[in-house]
Amino acid sequence: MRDAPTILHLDMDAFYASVEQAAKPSLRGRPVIVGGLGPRGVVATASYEARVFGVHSAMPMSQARRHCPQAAFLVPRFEAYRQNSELVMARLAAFSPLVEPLSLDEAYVDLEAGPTEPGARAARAAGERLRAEIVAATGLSASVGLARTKTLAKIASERAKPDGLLVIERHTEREVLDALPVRALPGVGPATAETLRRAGIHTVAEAASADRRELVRLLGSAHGAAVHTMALGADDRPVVAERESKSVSVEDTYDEDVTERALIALKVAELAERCAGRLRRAGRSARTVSVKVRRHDFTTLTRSETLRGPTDDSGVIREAAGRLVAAVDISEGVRLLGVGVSGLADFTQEDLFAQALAAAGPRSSTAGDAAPGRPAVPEGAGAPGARQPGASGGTPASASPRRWQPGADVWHAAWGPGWVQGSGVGRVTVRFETPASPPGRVRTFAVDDPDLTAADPLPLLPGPEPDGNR
DNA sequence: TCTGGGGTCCTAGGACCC
DNA sequence: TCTGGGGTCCTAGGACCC
Repeated sequence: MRDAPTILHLDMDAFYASVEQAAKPSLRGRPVIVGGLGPRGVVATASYEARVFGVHSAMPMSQARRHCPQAAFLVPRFEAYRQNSELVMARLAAFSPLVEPLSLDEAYVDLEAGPTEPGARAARAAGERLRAEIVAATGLSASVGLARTKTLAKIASERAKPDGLLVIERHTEREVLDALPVRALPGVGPATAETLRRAGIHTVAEAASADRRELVRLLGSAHGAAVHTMALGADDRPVVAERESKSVSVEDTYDEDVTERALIALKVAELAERCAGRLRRAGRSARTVSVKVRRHDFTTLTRSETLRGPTDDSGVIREAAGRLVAAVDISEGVRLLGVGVSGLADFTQEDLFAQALAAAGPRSSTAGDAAPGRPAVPEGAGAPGARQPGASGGTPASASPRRWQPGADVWHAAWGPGWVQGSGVGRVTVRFETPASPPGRVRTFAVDDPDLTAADPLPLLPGPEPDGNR
């Protein structure tokens, strides 16, 4: 293990909510809550102003409204978050080729693989410079943790929040770890914490001095060993760049339980279509199809089926998903349906056929042996050339007419760029402001006003590259 | 108005194979 | 004529993370 605190963990502060406040000047300094706005929505991110009122991630939105009715409640704008995430990740790349993104707003960086001088002082300086560069590129604040291990770097960034930097040096590691509750270790959630509590283990110090075999007995071999290792501060997992995704899934929770068989079948087909579309756009194919069903009482079950060979064909995935859902008891209705694929590959069953065909000259190859039986693809579905990357195929965006969702970007022919503040009874109110403008004025329109259209997110700061669309 | 959506990793049992 | 014994694949479920 390394001696200097050169693993950096970056964590953007209240990322979604901060992007919204940067994009919408009237919301700066005010509580902002981003999440699902339907009857079954939950909070994705609450701004620090909203957290004061006890609002936090994963809280049901109904509860958040009771805690903080004065907040701005906004639907997530993932396109805007992605854009700003890319700006952040681009800054990280300048510090090291070894960057491991964990989500849109979080990443590990191994400074030892980059140009930073060895040692704690240089690591701290790099962290501060990174934070400054992120502000310059996006206007957003980030917190940075630096330590010798991933676990400690993550704990450090957590303690640095918001808008801070913390270095945990070798000689302070024990002191920091010992005082923490076990729950502070990444990977220790409510269930693990409860198991440990019943065994009398509450703090990281207690976990560290526990017998490793006892932890394995309590938590299973992998998790028990991992918890002990993290508690000892001895976690030696490397920073790994470019991890390929292993599954793709889509799911919908419905505002009201769906009970009709035929309607459920229709929704599953639509989810399968979306899932297959995402798979194709990623240039991948998959061998296992899964469905997820959450029933009215929140009991959740999954069913899966492994095909003979990988596919990216909507029809194949749709039919497998349909079969799987048809076999579960949904007589009392479902609140959620999902379709996913795993066992990802970079080729399809059709590719195997093509290979086998190409090899069918003098003797058959191993590729032919891999697919001896019935094709996973129905007849006529897998014509060669059926999988252009990026083929649109599905995703008709929204079948619904015009739904003005709070927070969404709009453009008005006379008033320019703005965002939806609310809508109802045939009207929509729009606030006209941009990231660079002062707080703007509100105007109300008919929901079907032809001058009002949906728009793309604006950059938070005037960027180097001109952005043609609005 | 209780409880999103997209992921990762692990476990356990049975089938199957050598 | 005595419960061997691993490995791998598949399925279902669960914990956890952001």
